Amino acid sequence: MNSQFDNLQPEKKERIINAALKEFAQNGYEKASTNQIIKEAGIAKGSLFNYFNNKKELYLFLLDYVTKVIEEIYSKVDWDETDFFERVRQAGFIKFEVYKKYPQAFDFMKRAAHESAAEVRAEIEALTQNLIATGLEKSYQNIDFSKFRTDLDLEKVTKIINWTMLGFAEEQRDKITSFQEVTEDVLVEWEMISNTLKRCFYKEEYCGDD
Amino acid sequence: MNSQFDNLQPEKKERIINAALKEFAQNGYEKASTNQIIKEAGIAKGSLFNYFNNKKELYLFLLDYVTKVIEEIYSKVDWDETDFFERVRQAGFIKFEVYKKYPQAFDFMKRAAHESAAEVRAEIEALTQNLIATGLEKSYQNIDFSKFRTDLDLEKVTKIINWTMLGFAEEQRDKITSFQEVTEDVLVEWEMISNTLKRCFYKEEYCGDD
Amino acid sequence: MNSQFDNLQPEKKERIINAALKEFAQNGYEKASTNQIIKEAGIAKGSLFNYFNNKKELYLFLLDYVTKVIEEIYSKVDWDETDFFERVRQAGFIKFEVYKKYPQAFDFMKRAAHESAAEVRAEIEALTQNLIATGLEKSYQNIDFSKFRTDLDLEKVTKIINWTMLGFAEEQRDKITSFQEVTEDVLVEWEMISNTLKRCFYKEEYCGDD
Amino acid sequence: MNSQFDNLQPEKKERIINAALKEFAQNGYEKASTNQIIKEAGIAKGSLFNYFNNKKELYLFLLDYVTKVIEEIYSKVDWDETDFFERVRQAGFIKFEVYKKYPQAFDFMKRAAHESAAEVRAEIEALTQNLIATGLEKSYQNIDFSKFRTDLDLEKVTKIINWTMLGFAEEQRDKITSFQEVTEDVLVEWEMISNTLKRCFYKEEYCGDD
DNA sequence: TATGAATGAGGATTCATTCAT
DNA sequence: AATGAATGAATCCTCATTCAT
Repeated sequence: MNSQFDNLQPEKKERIINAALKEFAQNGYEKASTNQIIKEAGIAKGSLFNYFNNKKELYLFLLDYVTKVIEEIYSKVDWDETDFFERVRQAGFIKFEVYKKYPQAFDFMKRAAHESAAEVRAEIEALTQNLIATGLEKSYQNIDFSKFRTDLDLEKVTKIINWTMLGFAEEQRDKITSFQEVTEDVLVEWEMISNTLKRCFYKEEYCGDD
Repeated sequence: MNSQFDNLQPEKKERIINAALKEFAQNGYEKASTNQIIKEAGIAKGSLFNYFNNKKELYLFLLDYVTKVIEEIYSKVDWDETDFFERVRQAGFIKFEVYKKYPQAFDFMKRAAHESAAEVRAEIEALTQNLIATGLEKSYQNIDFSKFRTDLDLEKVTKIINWTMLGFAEEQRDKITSFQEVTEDVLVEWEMISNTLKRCFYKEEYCGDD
Repeated sequence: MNSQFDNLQPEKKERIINAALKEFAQNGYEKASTNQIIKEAGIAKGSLFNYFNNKKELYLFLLDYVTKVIEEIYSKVDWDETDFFERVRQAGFIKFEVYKKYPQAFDFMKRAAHESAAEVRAEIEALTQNLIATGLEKSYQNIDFSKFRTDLDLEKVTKIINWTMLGFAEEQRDKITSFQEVTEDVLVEWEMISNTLKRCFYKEEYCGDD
Repeated sequence: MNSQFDNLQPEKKERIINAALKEFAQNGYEKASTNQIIKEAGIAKGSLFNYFNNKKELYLFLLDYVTKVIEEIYSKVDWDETDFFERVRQAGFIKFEVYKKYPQAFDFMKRAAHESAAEVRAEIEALTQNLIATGLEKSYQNIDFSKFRTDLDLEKVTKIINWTMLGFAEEQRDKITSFQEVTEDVLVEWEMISNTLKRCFYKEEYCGDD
């Protein structure tokens, strides 16, 4: 389908992908300018429409691209780690590493999550729905749930933990403006919240910090 | 300033407000089409610009409008209730009631929170900053914090509860497609989550369900 | 035709005329705003269109109005003065007097002379054509042409004098920004030019300055 | 900057320039319609804005264009001719030739001189100021002023001659409706006026006709 | 295959004019 | 007679998409 684009020199492909990710991340689907993308990528106006029939196809291609980036994260997780909070901490580390490699991809994804352009909303939702579903399923795979208190509904507990993680991520993201700032601090802050959660949801014998 | 608009027949005013809220909620500031608003509201092209000098003024008017809707919620809360979870439950009820009256207002506000159009961002930020600041302050006002466990950092605990509430609200919203479905179920579901939180964060003597 | 307007209270009529003259003088026919006129005149939007069916009719009414102002100038000239340059000087004085009474009218006329809006150009041209024709005819009426050199074509001579007067007027007008500045200077300057013309076109015996 | 426009086929460029000159000449800056220009030039709505970013840029381009037309006149004058009236006659010839080539340019320039649109007035004034300054300076360069009568103020004399030329040009222009009519007649008429001026302003020994 | 000029529907906004009150 | 809200054609300008080279 995108064979013409796939056959391009890798360097050129990357230039186009990055230019497009950046433009969509900054301006959202509708306001993003194909003109700006071709200018930043240094290609001809017509070329973009040779590779992708229209703006929407380009957008969906990028959506697929960032999905693969996210899958790269999953692939690096140590699924043998059975302690829930340990796994979460580890995933956080990996995520930051991948973030450093594909910063544009994350900004694009963040923007996509809030995208409301009718033309692409359906596809985004289907994809994220899927990502989250398989993502969550995977996330809890091989976890030792016996550490959790038995007097609480495990489903509710994991929901609360998920919302806390998402809320924390959101809070940090709003604070972040450059990578230099994202370091120790975030991890220390998370450690404190993580410990609070552990003390609430783990059986007493597993609550020892660290 | 909007005297001309204010003097309109209430039914017409409402038509315009709803059409505009819907269009902005769906498409964001820049991509929202005044043409579409006009068409949906059934008024003449020039009329909209008689009422509001330009798109921005219309948007800011709506921002003010939804702010008042939110203030309506606060005004209905019983601030004498000192139990945290009781207060939250109550606020949830009120919010749903108001939601039923102004469904579009909530979608508009949600979109506005993520709006990136430079032309209106400053105003949105000033307003939400203010709303959130006074909102959170008020929310915890007169709450009996002595019921909470003393071995946990209260700041982290309230954060977790907030994120849980937001996450729950988001989850419910995504589930909702028509109002008929939003009833008992949501409240029962919240009751269960609320109890889980209570058992974790309250001292044992206050954990008795209900 | 304009009976409705004619029957207005004189004070209100004047307010409307002055507001309209000012607006058309400043902005030209097409760019002039009926909104600005009604605002400045302090009348209702509909009223203006009760008095004058449309913008064009209002404009033509004003054109007629200023014509009468110009005719007032002619009526004050002493047609018994037979010396050409003396008569011109005198007319200049009168013109300034009338200018002080109806400043807006002159600005309007000046703008009208350069008006190129297709809708009114024809009428303006017909009128000014007529004004100039009868004006020039009148101007030279009862003049003692025997004072002019006989070796020159009188028709060419009067043309040169006319162009000089028009050029001078234009030059002065471009210099003028307020009335305070228009005084002695202009008249002194004209006197010098007038003398130059006299020395060239009059027989030697009539060249004595003054 | 206008490279895209410059690279157009000459025939198309000319069509656009002429359509724009005509529209601006007839209606002035503000009221001139880009739609009309497009229609008259037979191009697509977007194309005009590919060539020129906006109305103002188009206008300034035309201003530059007509400036070059005027400079073409200066470049053709024989500056070695020292007789004032001979030089003027020659310039008149050249001007008519250029007029035949670029009739719209002159109408545009005339309108521009009276343009009141704030958006372009500054540029027009800077340009005309410069054109007139260097123009007048050049015009009298190398002229043999010793032929003029010494009892007259030379400054006033040149002013009168200038006004006469301008007035004559204006008179001829008003008479002209098609080029076929502009021929011998105009030149013969000017010869007569020119001789009248010469007889008045030159010392007697230089008054010999021709 | 790559190019970039050409296209025209659609964007927000203005304003003379109408007409019900 | 006086009002001013309602109207919609026309304004300049944008931008995804097409297509001849």
